[in-house]
Amino acid sequence: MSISFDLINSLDNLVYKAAQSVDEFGQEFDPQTRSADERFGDFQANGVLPFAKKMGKNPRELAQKLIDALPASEHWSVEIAGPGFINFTLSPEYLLKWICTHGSTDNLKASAKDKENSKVVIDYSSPNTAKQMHVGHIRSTIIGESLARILAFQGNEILRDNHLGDWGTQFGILLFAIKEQGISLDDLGDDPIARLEDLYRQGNARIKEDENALVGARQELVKLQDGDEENLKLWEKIRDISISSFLKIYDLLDVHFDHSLGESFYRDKVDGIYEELGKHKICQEDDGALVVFHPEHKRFAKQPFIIRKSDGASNYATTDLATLGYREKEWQAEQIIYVTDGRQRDHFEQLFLTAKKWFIAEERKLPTLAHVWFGTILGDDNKAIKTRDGQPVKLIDLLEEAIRRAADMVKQKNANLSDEEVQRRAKVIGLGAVKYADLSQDRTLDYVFSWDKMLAMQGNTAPYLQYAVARISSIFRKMERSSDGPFNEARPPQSDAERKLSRKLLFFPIALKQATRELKPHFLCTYLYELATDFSSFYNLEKVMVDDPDVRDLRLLLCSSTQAVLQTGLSLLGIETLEEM
RNA sequence: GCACCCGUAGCUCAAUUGGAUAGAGCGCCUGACUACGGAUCAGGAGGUUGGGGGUUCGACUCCCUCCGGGUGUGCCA
Repeated sequence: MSISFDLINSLDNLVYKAAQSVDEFGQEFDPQTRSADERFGDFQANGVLPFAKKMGKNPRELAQKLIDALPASEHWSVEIAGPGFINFTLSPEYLLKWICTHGSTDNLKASAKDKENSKVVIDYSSPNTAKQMHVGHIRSTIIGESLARILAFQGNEILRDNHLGDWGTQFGILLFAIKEQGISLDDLGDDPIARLEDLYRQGNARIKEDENALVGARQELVKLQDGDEENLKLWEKIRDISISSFLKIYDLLDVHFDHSLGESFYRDKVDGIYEELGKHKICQEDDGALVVFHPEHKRFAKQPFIIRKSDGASNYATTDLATLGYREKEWQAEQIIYVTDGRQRDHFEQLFLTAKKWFIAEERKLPTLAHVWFGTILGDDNKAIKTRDGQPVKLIDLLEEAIRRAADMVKQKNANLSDEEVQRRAKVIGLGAVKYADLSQDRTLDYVFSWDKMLAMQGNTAPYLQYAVARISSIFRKMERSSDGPFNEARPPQSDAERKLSRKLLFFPIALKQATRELKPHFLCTYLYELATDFSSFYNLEKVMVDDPDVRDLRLLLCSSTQAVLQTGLSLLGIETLEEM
């Protein structure tokens, strides 16, 4: 028989099917199959308990009838426990078979492919031009990239789109400051983006104290939006400078976009939005602005979604609608995922409600929309992060510090490495640590920024996982064997450590599925950490390089498969691994 | 005011969406290389899951209430 990749799914089907052959069960019965605590078995079906309650039957008797109806299997044993749990314990032979069938890099990839894949746009990172990326941008960038990889891994077609904030009011202020100070954009020194940000800050301070400056800034913005040649040229230059500073960071993070269509790209598409929403009476004039109310919603009946300001200008609600329309029309997106700060939840809820009405009216098929939001990074004062001088910590500084600290560590462990090799390893380790620190906790939670937390290399961290991978590589190197096998002599797992590790390997599909369903990479992190922990225990307890060929092959197989799962899982988080570290 | 998010060990976080005795890391204490990498492993101490009530076979999880923190709430994104 074939060995299912996702055992929860196949056991669940099996139990359901068995239940249908027993009189007491109906179609609405849900087996609720889960992975089980080691003490009770490998998987458990909990569904009999609530079902028995509903039917007024004795749960243990029902459970007994259900397992009597299950087809006999040599692959697992079944028993009833507690008030009516049904526990499955897999045979060692079956564990071995699963690992042989699915537990290599290529097989994991092939097994994870889902037939029902779709075309997904992921909208993430999205920094504003004319400003530097700061630590606040790390979450969208890293979470978005990980989700892109997780979904692509399962066969979805992914379009990564960086929705740059390149057409806001900030340009009026910046252009005004540039002109007032007579700055040349060709001569901004060795850190042009920092200089631009300074100019913006100065301009911002000016308009607050000087009415004439405010008027000037507005005029520059209007000129830009009217297509003034000089301002457009300056704007383009600012955009180029900004993007090249972003690219430096994206290269470090190994994040690459298919598109970077910012707000400016949609500036000539907003009129169509007014027209169509107006035609279908979805929007209305209110206090001079064009707004959308949602009477069916308890809050948005009164709280407007403003799509055109009273001065006639569009805003991000307008461009977001135009963007959504474009992605469906031009790209045939079936799903769109927005990765932004949780403070924008109202905005996206209103956007989705509005889009739904718009698409229905236009008889278009609305893509599945998801707002993947995350918590704020806080400073010591529990407010959104700022440094001492009031500016956020620059993202590039964080990344470079991570690499520097990792380099110290690498040098300390390996005295005779070339600088290039130290640097190569330090990038993988340091950047892995930073990414993992963010991805490993539930994205909806705020967290207080801490250098030590972001750069930790012990315990539940990327370096711990990378270390397990490196130790496995070391074993194969020393034995002069390939991690691809073959491991033909392998006997089924016997010892506690062998069994525990084997069983954990089988849970990879569960973690993957959960991370996908909730669009939360931390489920994958938790799993990988547990796998690495089980491996480390196994490694300390059981010697791999033994003479007995069937024992040796099994342990090598476990090493190989653990490495495959760790590398695969880490790659889905955007984290690389090393042969030696 | 209204809406939403959060409160779990000294600190930072998990908990398979209602499942069995709430688990990790850091820190602290005690141990482990004549061994495949000590960025490791084994063990210990540490909990009224903010308080109180309710729902049921079962609650960190759902409902009510109170306390505390945060965010959003008409022309920024």
